[in-house]
Amino acid sequence: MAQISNLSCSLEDYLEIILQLVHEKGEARVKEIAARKAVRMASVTGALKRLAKEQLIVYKARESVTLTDAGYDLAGRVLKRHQFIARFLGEVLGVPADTASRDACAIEHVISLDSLDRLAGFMEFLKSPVLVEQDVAGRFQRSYTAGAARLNGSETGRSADCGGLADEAIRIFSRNAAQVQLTELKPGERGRVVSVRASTPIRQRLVDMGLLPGVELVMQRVAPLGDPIDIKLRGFHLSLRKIEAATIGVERL
Amino acid sequence: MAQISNLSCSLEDYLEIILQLVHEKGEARVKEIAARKAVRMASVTGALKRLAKEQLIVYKARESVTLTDAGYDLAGRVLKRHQFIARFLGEVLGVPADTASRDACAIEHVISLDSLDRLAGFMEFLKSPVLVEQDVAGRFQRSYTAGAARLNGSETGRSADCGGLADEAIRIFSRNAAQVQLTELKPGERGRVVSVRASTPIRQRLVDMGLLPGVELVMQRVAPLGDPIDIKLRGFHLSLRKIEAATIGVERL
DNA sequence: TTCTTTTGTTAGGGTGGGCTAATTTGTCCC
DNA sequence: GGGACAAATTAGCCCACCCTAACAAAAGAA
Ligand SMILES: [Mn+2]
Ligand SMILES: [Mn+2]
Ligand SMILES: [Mn+2]
Ligand SMILES: [Mn+2]
Repeated sequence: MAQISNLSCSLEDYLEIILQLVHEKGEARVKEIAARKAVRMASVTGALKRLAKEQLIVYKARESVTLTDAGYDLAGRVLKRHQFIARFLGEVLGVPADTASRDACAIEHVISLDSLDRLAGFMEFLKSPVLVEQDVAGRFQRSYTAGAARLNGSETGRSADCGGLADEAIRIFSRNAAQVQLTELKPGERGRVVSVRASTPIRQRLVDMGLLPGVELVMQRVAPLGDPIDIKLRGFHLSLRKIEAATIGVERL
Repeated sequence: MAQISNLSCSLEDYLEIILQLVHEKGEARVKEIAARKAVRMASVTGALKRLAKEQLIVYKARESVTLTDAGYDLAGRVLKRHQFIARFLGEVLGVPADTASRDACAIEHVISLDSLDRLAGFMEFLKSPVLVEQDVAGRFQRSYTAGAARLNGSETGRSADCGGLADEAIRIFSRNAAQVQLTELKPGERGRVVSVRASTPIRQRLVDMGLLPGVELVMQRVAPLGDPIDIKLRGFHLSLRKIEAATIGVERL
């Protein structure tokens, strides 16, 4: 149940998409909805039935979908939230439009009215006479990209008064994209061992078998239940139990 | 699948809770986890099994849960995101702590690293020499609450350079809490008709029966499948089809 | 009109994630 | 040791939401 309605996020998105389609093309067809939501048509049919039960759309099989008053209202609110959040991300923070929109479409369902209201107030505030002169958002974005450029140019200097926290943020916030568990490799994929986190005795055994950081390997075969796992390294084969393999961090190659 | 991991939002939250419990009490027990997540213990057991399968926790039945290295890592990242977003909402926007934390715990799973990074940069930027003097956040929050107070004092003036967008935001972003569909009333509940959105012929019939905006009514009885619905207004009974009732907006009394 | 293609629906299946009720296990006390 | 109680698990249910495969209907083309 999302903040804005009694509906799930998914259903709110369907509603939002229907509204957009009605605006853009005059009608909403199953195929189009499926395309925008990146799901199959069968999933759309199911969703439409649920929305119809809530009296938010008028749905008769094989006809194009229309919104009821209540549905139009709700869809509009979802869309407004979306657009507003995307604007904050884009105009104030300088997030690229596609990312801003994706994020907005997720956040729109879960952020409270209180936060949203204050965010709206904040954006207004940045336009107040004194601050508008300061061009807070613009200056931030310039310093942010400048900082990023400096980092990408592999300079060492990182100043605290600007953006460019990229590498710090990756370490703190993101999944460590580079490193995955050995178990995640699919047959045929190659990787380089980054870490072996097993407990000491097991670790020793693995290292003895040549499984140490830096070594390249190729995933060979995964047995039906993921156990055992067959890999090839330095030209010979090795069979590992899944629980062992999971302690091994690799970098995809 | 959340932004930060291959896990669902729910599992990320379990992980986050386990980390907090381990920090606070030295161990995480099923009962405590259930309490924090506001779910039943049976649900926790299920979640723990899924987390164990992903090698993120060590789980043996009836023993207290511990995090694996990978789990500790991921839990830490989720928590960092949570804390950071809550700080933005609280310190910059002035959202009350509990709301900020609730919102953060939802947004943490869906916001992109890019937006997060820029938000972090932005908060840093507000601390840069020139802007720190301006006290952007502080001034915003004061004007916001001042605006709200003025509105609550039922003054008419609304200035564009301050916050206090509350009523505007409610109209645009929130569900219209006051108005519900007639079908949502439970037997015994009273309501006042706010709108009748039915198509003209049906609308006419309803109005003829006395169902017009401003009229008070009491929900009497809802048949098994929600159809028909029995209401009482102006002292006599009326039976409506569900599809008709759904077009009627009422205000709960 | 009849055949083909496109569009949409139904049937059936899987996973995630919650629930209640019944049962098991561990602990503490007598 | 034998209850009593709390903590945890299992079994079994439900719903949301996605999928594929098979089928049905509508629209176009021949
Ligand atoms: Mn959305
Ligand atoms: Mn959206
Ligand atoms: Mn969360
Ligand atoms: Mn959280």
